[in-house]
Amino acid sequence: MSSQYTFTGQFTFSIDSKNRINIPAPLRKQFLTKDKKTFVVTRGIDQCAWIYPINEWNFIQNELKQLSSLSKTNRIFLRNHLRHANILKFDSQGRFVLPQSLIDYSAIKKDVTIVGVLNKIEIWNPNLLRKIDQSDEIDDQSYEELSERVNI
Amino acid sequence: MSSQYTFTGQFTFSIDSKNRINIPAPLRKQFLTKDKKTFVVTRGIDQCAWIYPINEWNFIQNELKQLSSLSKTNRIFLRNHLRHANILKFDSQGRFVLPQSLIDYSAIKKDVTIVGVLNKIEIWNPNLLRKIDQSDEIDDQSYEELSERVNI
DNA sequence: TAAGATAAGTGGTTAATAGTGGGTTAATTT
DNA sequence: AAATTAACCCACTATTAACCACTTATCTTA
Repeated sequence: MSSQYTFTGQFTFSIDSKNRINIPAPLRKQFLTKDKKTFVVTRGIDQCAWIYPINEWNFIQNELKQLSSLSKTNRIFLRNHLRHANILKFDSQGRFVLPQSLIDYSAIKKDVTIVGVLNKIEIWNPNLLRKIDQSDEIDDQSYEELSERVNI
Repeated sequence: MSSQYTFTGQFTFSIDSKNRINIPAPLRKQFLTKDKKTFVVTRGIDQCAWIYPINEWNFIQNELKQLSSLSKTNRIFLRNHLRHANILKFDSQGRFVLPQSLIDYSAIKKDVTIVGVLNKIEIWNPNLLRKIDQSDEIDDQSYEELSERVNI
């Protein structure tokens, strides 16, 4: 079953002195109805933070629960994926506190760029995102492979 | 049936002069409602201590009962997993006393890093966890195997 | 199109909670 | 009976979360 979420768009906001980040209203609307303001922030695979609505995260969790801790690979994988995951809620203004560890990991200073990517939201240092934009080109071969799986 | 617990996140606390460790509030909340503060501390497979809520532990015990003692591996495994298991409770502040044997096994000195891993909580010496972080890389082959079992 | 109304983004203050330390009494142990 | 350990209670401080307030932007309607 595919996700019910359709986060799209890009927004540049600021992080305040108490490490609060405001979620752009267009994205926020999808939380209020479906998930009662609860979500998970964790490390992205790239140098950014990822936000999952709680029921998206539950799906991931259920997959992880299948892994036995008797396997060393599983233990490492589980630990490293779960230790950076924080279950949070929005305040009454629609903001949340980004944990210090994720601020460090994402190298966030004053401004943040918030990007909707369907079932998750990414939080970036604007400068890093710009840099990646320029360097991370998709080569023709990869596009060919993609074309066999995605029809757009 | 999979676990009802969803421990996540990482916290660094201190162990006090009476060997008491505080359980981080976000993790503690899951105990209060479901298990009345009773849990089991035992040796982790890695060099850390594992905490299971009591009904998780009961579930694991039932799994262990399936293992025949005719197998030498089973005997060793069972013995080592059960002999270090302590049934404990939180005090009124949400702390517990970590048994000396587990302090020794985990090489815990002043600080502890507490990691939520879904159905269990790990107690680490922060330095050891850091070291493992760097050395225990998951190789590509293992990732390939994982990808066939977990879809995230 | 202008003015009012509503919503969105940002900032700060206060009240509650969490983390830590220690002391006192009860229970075990030697 | 003394000593050690464990349970229980109280207290301090820092952090966090809830609350309130203001400004800017957007939308609505005359």
